[in-house]
Amino acid sequence: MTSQQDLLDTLAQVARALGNGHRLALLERLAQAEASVETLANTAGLTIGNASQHLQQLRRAGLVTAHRSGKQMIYRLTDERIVTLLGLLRQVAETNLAEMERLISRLFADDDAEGALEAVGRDELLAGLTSGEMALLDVRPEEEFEAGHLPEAINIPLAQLEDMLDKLPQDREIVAYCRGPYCVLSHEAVQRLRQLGYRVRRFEEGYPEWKAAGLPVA
Amino acid sequence: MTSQQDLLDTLAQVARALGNGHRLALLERLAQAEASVETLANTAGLTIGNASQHLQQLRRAGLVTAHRSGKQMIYRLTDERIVTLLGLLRQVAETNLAEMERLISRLFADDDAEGALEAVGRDELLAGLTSGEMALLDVRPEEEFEAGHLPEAINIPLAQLEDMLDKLPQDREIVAYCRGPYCVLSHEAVQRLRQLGYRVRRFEEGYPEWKAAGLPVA
DNA sequence: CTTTCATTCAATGAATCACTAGAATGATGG
DNA sequence: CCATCATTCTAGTGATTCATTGAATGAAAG
Repeated sequence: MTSQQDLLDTLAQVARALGNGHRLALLERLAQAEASVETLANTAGLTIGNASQHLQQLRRAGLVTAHRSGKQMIYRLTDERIVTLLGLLRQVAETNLAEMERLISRLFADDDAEGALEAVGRDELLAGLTSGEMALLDVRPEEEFEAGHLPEAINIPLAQLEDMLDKLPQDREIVAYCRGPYCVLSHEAVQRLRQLGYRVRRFEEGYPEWKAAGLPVA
Repeated sequence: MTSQQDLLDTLAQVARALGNGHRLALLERLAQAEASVETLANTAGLTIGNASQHLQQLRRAGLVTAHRSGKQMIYRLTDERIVTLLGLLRQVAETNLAEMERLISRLFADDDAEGALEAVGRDELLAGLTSGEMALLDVRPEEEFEAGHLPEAINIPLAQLEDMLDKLPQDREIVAYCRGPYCVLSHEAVQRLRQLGYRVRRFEEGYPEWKAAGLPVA
């Protein structure tokens, strides 16, 4: 009798590990590539000590593992399915919480001001790539790009966008992507490129979702 | 910049709603059928007041909705995908947390003592049903059976098992199922029926998983 | 062996959560 | 209108979570 509740309690511990915005940010970053505590702390905007504690909570919940490399501790996701889990959580939240729509529309407010461009869906992107009408732009930091990216994608980290315009093809529509649906990098890139006259849209997902769907990565 | 973190914080609120064993028990019960606060409190082993508060937390997270029916408040899941979400959480926990295996093996300890019968998987069950070699036994309370069950299943609530043995077919292997992988009802039923000489095994999932997989229900 | 660097551990206070018990609400039936 | 029933709200408690600080650990480099 009671062991059934013990199982649910243990399951609840895992869910509770997901119940903090900073830890979700750490997981989103880890979905791109394994990383050290310092790197993770920086991308999540946390102090090192604080990041370390959150990571340990994730480790206790079985969501990440750690191994030493010299002086650094390298963390990574234990399981590919965690990306799927987070995606499903996102879907459930988006369809059932009004608050989510409000926040999302705020994130997209800038885009709308520019002329209401719909993001590119996965199927449309696949079609555009095979027909040669679209070219992929990865605006994540080089480190994350190196660890894995969509096939044929060009990497221009957002900070160097204006310096590397010559790498962009002129004859195709550009589709920019980054870490995932809530990552602002590709939004920013699309805005800046459109002001420069480029024909460019955003991919509505990111690298982790692409990979978790079993699509080919480089 | 900050609105990205707001989104993750909101997502974390939903995850936190899942981060309590009692609330998971309530959700598991709601995955069977909608129910009143009192019913939910009873199956989850909570006081009415406490159950009410947990349900309201689930409602704030967008996981359940409530409507009045006479004096009663009837709660139900907002979204079919919540079952999938919980299933995925379970899978991730099972493969990455040693603690889970320990608890599961304890839940199965009685079965093993009986002669180590493997539970029936979904594919095997489908094959057994179409070939007519298996018959389905639903051991959940009548109320949950009425709200939906696997096709062709016979309902004998666990409490009345010995009184209704005549309803069981003798010529086929019996496959018992209940609420889900952690539900003890079908374990108990299998044990008792085997002592009576029946050829019977447990279905490794439950009604909600079957339905969420898009398989036909009655 | 000492220093340095990356990370973890331990202790604190503020905030939030879980449970209880009892009062308050809202629909129903006399 | 009054009484009843199901549920929710309120307040108070003890436990847990979170961020911060500074000390402690462990590997590497001089």
